[in-house]
Amino acid sequence: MPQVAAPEHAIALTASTTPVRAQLARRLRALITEGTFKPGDRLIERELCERLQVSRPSIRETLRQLEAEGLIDIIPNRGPLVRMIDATEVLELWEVRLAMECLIARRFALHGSSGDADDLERRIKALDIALKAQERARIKAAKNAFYESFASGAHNEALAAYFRQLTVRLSFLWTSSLMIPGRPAESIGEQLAMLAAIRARNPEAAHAAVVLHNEHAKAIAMHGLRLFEQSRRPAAAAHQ
Amino acid sequence: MPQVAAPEHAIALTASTTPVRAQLARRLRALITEGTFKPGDRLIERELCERLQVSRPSIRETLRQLEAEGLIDIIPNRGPLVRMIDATEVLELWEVRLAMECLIARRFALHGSSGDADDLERRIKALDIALKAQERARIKAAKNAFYESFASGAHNEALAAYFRQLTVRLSFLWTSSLMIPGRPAESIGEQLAMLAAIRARNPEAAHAAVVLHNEHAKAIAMHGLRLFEQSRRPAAAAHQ
DNA sequence: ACGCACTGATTGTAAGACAATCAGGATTCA
DNA sequence: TGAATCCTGATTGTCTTACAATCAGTGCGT
Repeated sequence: MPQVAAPEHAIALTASTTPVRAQLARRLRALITEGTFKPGDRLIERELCERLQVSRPSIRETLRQLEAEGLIDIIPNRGPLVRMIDATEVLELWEVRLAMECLIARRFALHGSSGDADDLERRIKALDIALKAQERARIKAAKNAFYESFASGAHNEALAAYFRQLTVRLSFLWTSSLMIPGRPAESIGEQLAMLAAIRARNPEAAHAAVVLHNEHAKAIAMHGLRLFEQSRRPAAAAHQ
Repeated sequence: MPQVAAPEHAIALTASTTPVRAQLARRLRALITEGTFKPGDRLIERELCERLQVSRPSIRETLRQLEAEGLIDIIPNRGPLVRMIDATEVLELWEVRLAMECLIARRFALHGSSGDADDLERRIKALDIALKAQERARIKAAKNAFYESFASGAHNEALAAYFRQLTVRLSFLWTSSLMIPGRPAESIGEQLAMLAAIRARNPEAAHAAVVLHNEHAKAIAMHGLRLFEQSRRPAAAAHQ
């Protein structure tokens, strides 16, 4: 699934001209993950045409793609809407994502180069700085960069693609929940512990570090989910 | 990803009329997994229009979907072709799929009902019969039914969807390699062992059973891959 | 107050059109 | 003869237009 969050490094080597629909997919994905389009919002084709200045066929092709990626639902004769995910499904997706993270950590410890580990360390430190700066946009960017490094260190492109997709599908959790004061330092510490396990080429320890870190991250994510649902309920009621 | 191999049981409860493109997606998926369209084959839009009697927009929308599912590649200005997967990528996908199988087995042991286990047992026995009958079509159907039961017993729809998708992406491995004589009985035995672990509500044992079974299945799959590549190389050479 | 037809909005699907691009063959020049 | 170049056909990328089918909500009548 190379079209999911196409790595920004891999610039036009093969594709001389980027198809419109590829850019479209990126933009729509961004609009959803940034929270401009929230879960439950309808995406009306004509409105998207006007807003994004492309024709309906292009929009429709892109929508099929986003549907297959799990970002939107398309109800027959009703149209597309940003996928609404309840607590149950969040837990489901989270569990799958955790399994991927564990596999990545193992593979990183086994097959990652020391250069990969250096990259990861740089990204962790950058994330630390961003967290301390308390800027939403920078935190998000740093987090994505970290995930990208993490996933690529496993040297399994298919795994990285699925991991990216799951991260995108769950990204709405972080748009509402802002950072919790004491938490960041602790979180960075956990990630450094994982890095140490990777450097020691100890897959079991890396796996364990991921699981441990996940316990905490999950609690925060669920808190974010509650925040999100609270903020959504009255709005939905008022909407009707 | 509800559109991936939509379960045949879940019949039109919500959707009164099935969109053309949904049927199209099923048919194209079938044509690829059945081996009618082989990896590397170009899928020319106009030919598909004539062959399947639908318009170009419908075809194109469906192709975007299949691309997102990882079944085809779309090269800009060149068009879609059935995804070609080399040995490296097969191993990558296989590893991801194995991780999912393990997670399914664990969850099945923890959260599966005894009815789920009964279903699974029925499917294993049906597969056994099909294998002994040596009919390709029946084996394939029985295998898919088994996977469906297996995945649904985990009670995690997202996990099941990803598992299905990976199974489809790797399905070409089984089209060339026919069943190996002595193997089936052994394979069924391994699956019954996993079932026993599930019934005993022992996730670790179920996990281990999956890993064990995988060692054998993987060897066969790699054999199938070699067969496939051999059968493909001269054809590709003759084609040029 | 309840049911029912109607209307407006939106999607589903098709057909036609044309520019852009690629692959491979024909042509030309050395 | 060989190689580079040009050209042409095939195919995709994108847009426009069109119309039928369907859904949701409105307003009417009872």
